[in-house]
Amino acid sequence: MGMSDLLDRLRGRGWRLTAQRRVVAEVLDGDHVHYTADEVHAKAAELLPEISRATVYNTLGEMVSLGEVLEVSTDGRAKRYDPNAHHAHQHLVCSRCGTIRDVHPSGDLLAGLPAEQRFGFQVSAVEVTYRGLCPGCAAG
Amino acid sequence: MGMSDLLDRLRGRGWRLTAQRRVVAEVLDGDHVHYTADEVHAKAAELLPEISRATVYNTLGEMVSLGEVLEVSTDGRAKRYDPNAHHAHQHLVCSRCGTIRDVHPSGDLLAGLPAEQRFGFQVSAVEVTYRGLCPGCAAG
DNA sequence: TCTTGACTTGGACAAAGTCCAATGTAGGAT
DNA sequence: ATCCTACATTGGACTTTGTCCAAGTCAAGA
Repeated sequence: MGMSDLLDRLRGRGWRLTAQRRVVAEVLDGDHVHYTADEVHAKAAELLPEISRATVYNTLGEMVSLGEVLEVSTDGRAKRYDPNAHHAHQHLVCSRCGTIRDVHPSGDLLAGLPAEQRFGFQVSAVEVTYRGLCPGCAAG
Repeated sequence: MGMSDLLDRLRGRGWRLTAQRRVVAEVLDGDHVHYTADEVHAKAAELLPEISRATVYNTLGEMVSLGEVLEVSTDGRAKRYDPNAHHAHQHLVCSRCGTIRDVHPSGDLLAGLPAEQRFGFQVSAVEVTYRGLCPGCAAG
């Protein structure tokens, strides 16, 4: 599931494979932490010092449009980019310690919103965050 | 459920009742759309032309601390303020323009998470964000 | 009505992101 | 292998969203 897949797909769409794009993909392919655009830029600049912020923003935006990377805005601050975009997953968050687990709810989540509650929107996606106490916090 | 309740509570906490705060509360008391801080400022300025942005930001922040208003950050853009903080509801967000509506999905949302997906958590709440294009953006 | 501490103001500042004209270059064409 | 050119990159100006602060203003209790 490395980013070389992503690079192949990009090339397959007629995208030019530039050093900048390669480096951004490499950064995203690293840890399973979700970086902000500026963090991606900083890390990319370690590999390719002259890369510009604009290019990082462009490239991230392109990957998001491609559906290869997920844009996550958790707190109203900078968006973060989640390279693990292939399997839809939701989050289970501990209200006390903040631990996050990925979960896979059952059923069609979109179906829960009746037509008369859609107000003319073309609804296409749904994000769910479950909250509660993790085993450790519930015990303590 | 008007904002006069809110104003009473604010006064009860020893908060000064100023024209600015009254006007911000009035704006929030409108329909079930959630405004950004700048939108609140624009609407407040129709009622009280000289109100400053700083005051609107301060007042919204105060209401959020009070728990009377919910701060919602759905995209990486401006936060939106949800005056309907007392009743459980979910959100329907336009992917293009960021407009938010309150919605009330059917069924038990918590039930969608099977026991084997709870990892020992005591799950007690769920937040759902539906995304799609609003009628205006879909047309344009 | 006076006083005072809390509130408001406008502007400077900062962070996150977009836009654009000029420049550079990947990759197909020759 | 080299040339072309359409597409990518760059840096800086600009926008949006939000914070901070010193100075002025005012709500409300004494």
